[in-house]
Amino acid sequence: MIDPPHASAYIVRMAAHHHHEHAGASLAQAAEAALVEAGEQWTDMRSDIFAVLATFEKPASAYDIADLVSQKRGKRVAPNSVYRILDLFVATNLARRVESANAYIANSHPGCLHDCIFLICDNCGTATHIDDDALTMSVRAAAEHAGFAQVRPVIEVRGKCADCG
Amino acid sequence: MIDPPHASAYIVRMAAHHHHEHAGASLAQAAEAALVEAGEQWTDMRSDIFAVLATFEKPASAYDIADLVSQKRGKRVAPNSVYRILDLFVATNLARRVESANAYIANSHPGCLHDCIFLICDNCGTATHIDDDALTMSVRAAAEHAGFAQVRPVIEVRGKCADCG
DNA sequence: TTAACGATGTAATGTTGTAACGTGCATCGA
DNA sequence: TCGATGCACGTTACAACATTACATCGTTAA
Repeated sequence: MIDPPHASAYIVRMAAHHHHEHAGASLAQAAEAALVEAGEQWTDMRSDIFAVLATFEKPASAYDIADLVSQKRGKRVAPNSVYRILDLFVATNLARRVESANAYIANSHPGCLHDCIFLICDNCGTATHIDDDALTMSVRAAAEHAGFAQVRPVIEVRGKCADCG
Repeated sequence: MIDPPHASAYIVRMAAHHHHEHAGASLAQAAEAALVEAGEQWTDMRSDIFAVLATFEKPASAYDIADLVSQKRGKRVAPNSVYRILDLFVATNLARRVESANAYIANSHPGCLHDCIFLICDNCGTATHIDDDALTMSVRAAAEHAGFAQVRPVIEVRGKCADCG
C-alpha cells in the first residue's frame, strides 16, 4: 500500500511537471504503467474497473461501477471488490474520490501528483477538474500554518456549470 | 428557505465584517437570533438539536445527534427529523456540513457569511476551521472563470493536527 | 509438496440519507 | 366558534454508500 503524497515529495514533483492528458486506450495504458510502477499488479479485474470508471463523465459511485462491471463480465461483482480496487486506485493516484458526491473519478493524468480542484455541477452532475497549483499550495500552507501535517486538501466547488447556468 | 450565499452578497458582508466567536449559552442565543432573523422558528426541538451539535468538538453525524437528543428528551428522535433540522441549520448558516466526514458542525459565528476552510484530523477527528477570505475568494474566482455560477466552495483539509502530529 | 501470499468471491451487516405520508397544533378569516 | 391553512414533527420504509469477516483460488518460494 502506498502512502498518501506529502508536501515535500509534492513540491519536488511539481518542479518538473508536464501534463499529458490521456483518454481511452492511452489512459488505460498510462494507468497500467502507473500501477505497475507502484509495485502493484494490473489484473483483469482492475483493468475492467478502471475502464468502466474512465467511461464516466461524472463521478461514479462504487455501486454504479459494480453494476457495469458485472454486466461486462456476465457475473456479479460485489461492491466490496469494487471498493477494494477503488481504494487502491486512489492510493496510487489513478483515481480520485469526490468527497462531496461519495463517488470516484478517473485521474486523466496518472503519474503526476496533484491537488485537484473539482467543479461539480449540481444540475447535471458532471465534474471538471482544474489544476491551480498556486491555489492548492496556498491551502496546504494555510493548513500547515495551523499545525497540520501530512496534509491532504479536499477542494471541491459545487455550482452550476456553464451549460446548465 | 434561504438561498445559498452568492458572491456579491458575500463581498458586501465581508467589508463590514467582525467576528464574534460564541460558545455555550451565548452561541445558542446567537443561533436563535440568526434563525428568527431568517424568518424561521426557534422551537424546542431545534434548540435541543443545536445544543447537542454545539457540544461536539468533532463533526457529528446526524445519527450521533439523534441518539443524544433521544436521550435528552427521553423519547426516540428519528434521524429523519434530525436531518430536516440540520438542513435548515445549514441553509441558515447555523451549521456546516463537513463533506469529507458526512457530518455536521455548529457554526461558531452564525450571522456572518463565510466560506470556511475546515481542517480535520484523521487521527482524533477534531475539526478546526480557519477563515482565509483571500484564499476562498480565489477558489470562487477560479470556478467562475471556468464558467461556474452559484458557486459553493467545499474546502476541507485532512491531515494530522498539531496534537496528533 | 506445502506454506505463504495476494487477489478476488461471498455473505452479512453497518452507516448515511431520502421519500412518502400522517398527526398535532397554532393562526386566521368567515 | 369553526373550519381551512400551514408548519413542525413523527413514523415507516427504503435507497444508497461502505465495511467486516471469512472463504477460495492461483502463483510463488522454501
